[in-house]
This record gives sequence, structure tokens and C-alpha cells, in this order.
Amino acid sequence: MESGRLYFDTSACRGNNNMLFLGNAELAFRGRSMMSVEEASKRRPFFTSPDELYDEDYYEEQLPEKKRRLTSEQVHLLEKSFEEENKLEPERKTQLAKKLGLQPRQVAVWFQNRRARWKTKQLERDYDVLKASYDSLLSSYELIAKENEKLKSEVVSLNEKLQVEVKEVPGETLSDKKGDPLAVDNMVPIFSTKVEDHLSSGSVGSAVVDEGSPQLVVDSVDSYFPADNYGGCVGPIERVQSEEEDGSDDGRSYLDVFVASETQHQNHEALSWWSNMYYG
DNA sequence: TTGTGTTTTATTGCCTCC
DNA sequence: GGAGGCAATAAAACACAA
Repeated sequence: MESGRLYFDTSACRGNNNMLFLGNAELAFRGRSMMSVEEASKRRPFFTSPDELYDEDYYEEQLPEKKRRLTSEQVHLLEKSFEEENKLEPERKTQLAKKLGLQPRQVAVWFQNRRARWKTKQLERDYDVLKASYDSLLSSYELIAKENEKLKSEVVSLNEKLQVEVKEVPGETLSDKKGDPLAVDNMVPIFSTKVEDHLSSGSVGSAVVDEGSPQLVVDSVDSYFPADNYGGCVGPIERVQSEEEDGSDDGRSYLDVFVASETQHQNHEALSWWSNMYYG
């Protein structure tokens, strides 16, 4: 055991700390914090009769070294308190402990574990948001790539037509077209990376970011697309809110994620942006 | 009833801050 | 150096399928 830190002996608080203030109805609700009366009645209660609550022998026989779950009422109160503030200053800890009939150490441990659970959930949510963002961006990318192919073939056919016309106009040669942005030879390939390349990585990190491919705009990191110039396709998304989030330090997610919009309209705006870039 | 997976409570060790 | 936070982990309590 670490020096300087007082650890509370689980056998010392026993059930009488936890249970005495509860009536029979509450006693039916042990185990899970959210359950029906029917569900609760199927489970082994900690006390089968009110007398056991006050039976010293019960504690002597049943409780040494046994972990006891908090009652639903205790959990409810702790949850409420956690929602207000997920850190526990000493005064609040003492007050809560008194109110709940628990040791301050138990309250501290509960908050510690609750913060850990919250963090896990938060990471899951952040992953979901990031994945949705990536999927959305990928579909935009595929759409734009298709459109790009289409436009390129249009350019080819227009050039063919043009060549026919040039032949019909004496004095003009093909070399005059060197500076022509519409000439296929002068076109810069917009996307050179295969879509599969982006799918190969399972991680959320930088592995998905590839030269020449669209990238997520995360926080202040520079984007492949100029975020303010990309036809509004990339913008901040609303944060996913849930009951788990209430206890966060500052109400912020681990990631401030931006995602690509899925709307056709915006895809076309993006396309215009690309067209302007390459065709002026 | 039992085996197995999940959740909750608690401990330990390390780290940071004052 | 003490207090408190966190990550990792143990172990009890619980859920549930077979």
C-alpha cells in the first residue's frame, strides 16, 4: 500500500452504511441501477427481510471482504452529482458521503471510475463521428472523381470536334493550342490516388491521409482543401450529444471534427471550385 | 446449474501540482 | 512530501445462454 494515502477497509463500512436508510421497496432494486420490479425480484436480494438490516450477525456472517454494490438511489444521486461536476472537491465529497451513507473514499472511487467510463464512451463517440466524417468525405471524393472523368471525356470529344474545325480553317495549326487549358495534354490530373488506398487503413489517424487525396479537416490542421473556399462542402458538424456527455469537463469532445457535407448541391459547388481552379 | 462474458467496486503504482 | 488524478488491473456481482 502506498504511503501517505489512507485506504478505507471495505469490511469497515459494511452494509449498514449502505443500506440502513432504505425501505423495502428500495431493497428490491439492488444490482443494476435501472431495472423493473419484476427483474429485481428475480435476483438475489442483499437482505431478505427488514430484520436482517439490523441484524449484527448478518454482517458478521455475510460481509467480510465482500464487495457491495451501491443501491440504485445512491447511484442516482452520484450520477446527478457527476452531471453537475465530474470532479470532486473535498467538501463536496464529504457532503455526498454523508448524504449517501458511504465512506468519502467510496465516493471518490465512484467518481474516478465514472470518469473512466465517461472517457471510454467519449472515445467511442469520437471514433463514430470521425468515421462518419471519413465515409462522407469518401463518397464526395468518389462523386467528384466520377464527375472529373466525365468532364475529361467531354473535353476529349470537344477537342476532336475542334480539330476537325481547325482543319477546315486554313492558316491555324495544332501548335497554336499549346496554352489551351482545354487541351487534354495540358490537363493536370486532379486525383491520382486510388480509392482502395484510403480503405486499406483501419486506423483513424494520419494513415488515411494521402498525398493527392482529400483530407479531413481536423481542428486547426491545414486542409488539403481550402476550407473557406471549398464551396461550403467542408464545415463543422454538430456534436453528437448524449446523456453520457453531461459530465464532461468543459462540454467539449476530444475532437473538434469537421466533415464533408453529403448534399448533391454542395458537391456541385465543390465541382465548380475545382473547375475554377483548373479552367479559370 | 454452470460456464462465460460484462459491469461495478476497489486497489495499486505512477505522475503532476502545489 | 502530501493530495489527488489516471491507467491498469483484480475480483465480486451480475446477466444470460446452453
